[in-house]
Order: sequence, then C-alpha cells, then structure tokens
Amino acid sequence: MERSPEEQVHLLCRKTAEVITPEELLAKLRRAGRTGRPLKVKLGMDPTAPDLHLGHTVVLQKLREFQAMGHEVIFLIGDFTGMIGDPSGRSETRRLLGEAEVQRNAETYKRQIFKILDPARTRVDFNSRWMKAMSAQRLIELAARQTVAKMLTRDDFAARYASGQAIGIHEFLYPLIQGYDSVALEADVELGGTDQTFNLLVGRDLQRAFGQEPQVIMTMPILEGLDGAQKMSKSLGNYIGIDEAPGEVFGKIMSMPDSLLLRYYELTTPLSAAETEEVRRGLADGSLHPREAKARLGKILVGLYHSSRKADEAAAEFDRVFRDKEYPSDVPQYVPLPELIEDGRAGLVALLAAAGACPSRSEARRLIRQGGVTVDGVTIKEEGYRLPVDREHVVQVGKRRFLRVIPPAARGGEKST
RNA sequence: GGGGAGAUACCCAAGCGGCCAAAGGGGGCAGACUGUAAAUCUGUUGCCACUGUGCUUCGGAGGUUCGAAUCCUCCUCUCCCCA
Repeated sequence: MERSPEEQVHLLCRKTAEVITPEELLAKLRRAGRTGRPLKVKLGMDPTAPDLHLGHTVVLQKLREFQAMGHEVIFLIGDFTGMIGDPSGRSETRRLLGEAEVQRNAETYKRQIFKILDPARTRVDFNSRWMKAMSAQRLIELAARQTVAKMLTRDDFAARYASGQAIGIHEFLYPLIQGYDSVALEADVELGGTDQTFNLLVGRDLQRAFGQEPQVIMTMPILEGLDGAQKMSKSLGNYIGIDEAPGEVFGKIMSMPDSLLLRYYELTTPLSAAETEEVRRGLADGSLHPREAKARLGKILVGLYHSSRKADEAAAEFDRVFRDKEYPSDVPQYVPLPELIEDGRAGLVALLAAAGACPSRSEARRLIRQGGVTVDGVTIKEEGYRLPVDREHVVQVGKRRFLRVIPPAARGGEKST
C-alpha cells in the first residue's frame, strides 16, 4: 500500500492487453488510498476443467500484483454457470456437474491457485450463492438488458453464427450471469483474458444499470499453446499444467517450437522487461542457443511451481535421457503376467500392450516395424520377436517410454507401468 | 408451420452401390537429422488369432440388394430460407 496510486497504475498496466480504463483505475486506487478500503478484484473461472495451466497463470500473476499492493482478490468459481454447461462446448452431451464434483474441483483450484496467490488475501466465492436464489422473473429482467444484436457482436458468437454453427439460448445468458456476478460482488476490477472482453464489458453495463460504479476491466494476452497456433487449453492438448510433474513441465518446454520462446518468457515468467529483452537479443545474435533458452525457461517454471531443486533435477534428467541417450533414472518395472510367457519367452507385441506401453497390439506392431522399439539398446525389427524373461531387460518404446521387464520368479518386485 | 441443406475416423473434410478400413489437410506417433521432445524431411495413424474369403467403424433403428458410408423408411440432432 505504500506505492502511490500513480505507481500502482503504472505497474498494474504492464503486460496487459487492454485496460478499460486506466483513468478509472487511477481514480479507484486513489479512493482506496484515501479511505484505506482496498479494491475488490474479481477473477471468475468455471469449475469444469480444474487443471490450471500456464495460460491461466498470466492472469493469476496479475492478481498477485494486486494482492501485493494490498488489494482484495476474489476468486469466483462459476459453479452455477458450470452446472448449466459450458458454452464453448459444442453439441457434445452436456454433462451436469454435481455439487460434490464442483466442491472437489473447487478444492483442486484452491490447491493450484495458491501456488501463485496469497491464501490470506484471497476470497474464494461461488456464484451459485446468489444465482441459485434468482427467480425466473429476475433472470428475464436481466436478459432484457441486452439485445441479440449486441450479443452477436461478440467475436465467437458472430463467427459461429456466420458459419452456421449452433448457438444455444443459454449461451447468451452466460455473459449476463457473469456480468451479474460483478454486481453481486460489487467488484471494482475484473480480470480476464482478451477473449473475455465482451463478458467483462457486460459486467460494466449491468453494474451501471444496478446503480453501481462500473468495474475497471483488465484483459491479459492469451497465451498460445505448445502448437504455437491456438490458445493454450487442456482440451486441445497443447498445454502445460502447473500441477504437472517437474519432468513433464521441463520436457514440454524443451519440445515447444523455438518461435514461441520469447512469448513464454514474457507472459509466464516474472522476469522484468529488461531481462526478457536480454533473452531476445541473445537469441537474435546467436549468443544464446534456443536449447539453452528453453532449458532456462524450463527451470524457471519448474522452480516456480515446484522448487529449484526439482528444476535442476528435471534438467539433469532431460540431458541424461535425450542428450546422452541414457536410460532415465527411474524406469518403471514390469513383471509379465504368466500367461504371456511360453518357454521362458514373452511375445514383445503382447508384452508392450499388456504393460500399457502401447495402446493396442496393432500399435505395438507398427512401432516395431518403424524401428521404434529397442531391447537393451538393440533395435528390434521383427514383429514376432519373443523376449527372454531370464533376467531383467530394458525395453524402450519411442523416445520417452521405458520399461524394465523383470522375470516373474525374481523377487516379487511391485508391478508398475 | 412450410421449404431446403447436412450428420463420415482425434479434428476439419472428400466419397454417393462393389476397386472403401474409407482421398486430402490438421493433429498424434515413429524414423532420419539435431547441442532440443525445435525446424525440416520420410513413414505411419480402427482392432485382432496380423502376410487374412477375419472383426468392428461412416448420427440411430429397420429395410432393399449377391453386395451399402453410398439406395429406401422411420427416428434423433444441427444449419439456412420463408411464415
């Protein structure tokens, strides 16, 4: 709270895509400074996909900045909206979330957001608290405050409408309910990705309609997923979850397109603009090899969400397996089932499928045909290969899957895949 | 309420009686290359008792036919136009 309102505005507007409006933010901050009443900063999320990824951290980091300045953060879980169904979903069967499930997802959220946010300064709320009690009449009154034409100005609605895709009425209700959340919470500021701009603006409209001072809205850039094209999302499989194992996080960073590096430095790390610039220059003039830049980024991120010790371990393990082509330090054991073994040997295809190293036997055959399977470092090309189970053998499938095949007789080592 | 179009594998999208387990693209996986699980190139991408007259798959259920993703009937869902 020691920072002046002007300073706060300056800091808070960094790394944002849009702030509507900085002037209003300044005014609110000034008042907060005067009255000693911190701002209420809202971020809403659906409880449907409880795994947070790096994309979410962009906005969470901004929330943390608010906290660091002494403001109150409200993490709003859209359990009511979530129970109705997610508008971004297509026509796939709409799964209704039960209360128990919502509760569980909420717990998952908390565990994850508190890797970034300060629990002491975070209020977790649920919009069912007020939405459940809302009568149909009130809802219709709410709906009367927006027009279809206005709704169709939202990019994704417009695009879907133009391309002939379905838009459910309830999807129109979404922005309204989200906006109403701001009314219910009397939010001073609401954050979101740029894709939320429309919804956030609806919040301002509704607050005005309910006689409140409109919230300031701040949107953050949307982080591209690992494919470099679409936004990061779990369903697209192009994400890095902040709850993922250190090795996974590090590996995914190492495997992302070089072209994405700077973007990630910028949006997912706490590095200053000057430090990011340094990375950019290094990459540009060749003094920093992309691989090194990635390793650094990987370490930073693992360090952030796990620990710097885990980060070093992950980096060392990566080098070991992918640079030095050695076996990982912890290759899972697999003890073949007795029915797989005949004359002291087990068919490799059956074994790979049974061990879960391949989703099907056909896939196992394919991999063998393509030279993607080795036993004790020797590439196996025959689909009919039978692996002797006389002693331990290390089977590698592709680049990343390893298996220590243990003879069943040799001690009852626990089975794992 | 009336008229029209459509539903194909993870996604998009061809096919419109046999040569279709189904073109093409994306994605995935593998190989080569590489200081990287980057880029690029190549291969591959339903299952199984896997060198097959095998099994399952083209919204769902029936039917026609020697034979259907392809034709017919009904159903479900979506989109467009008109009212």
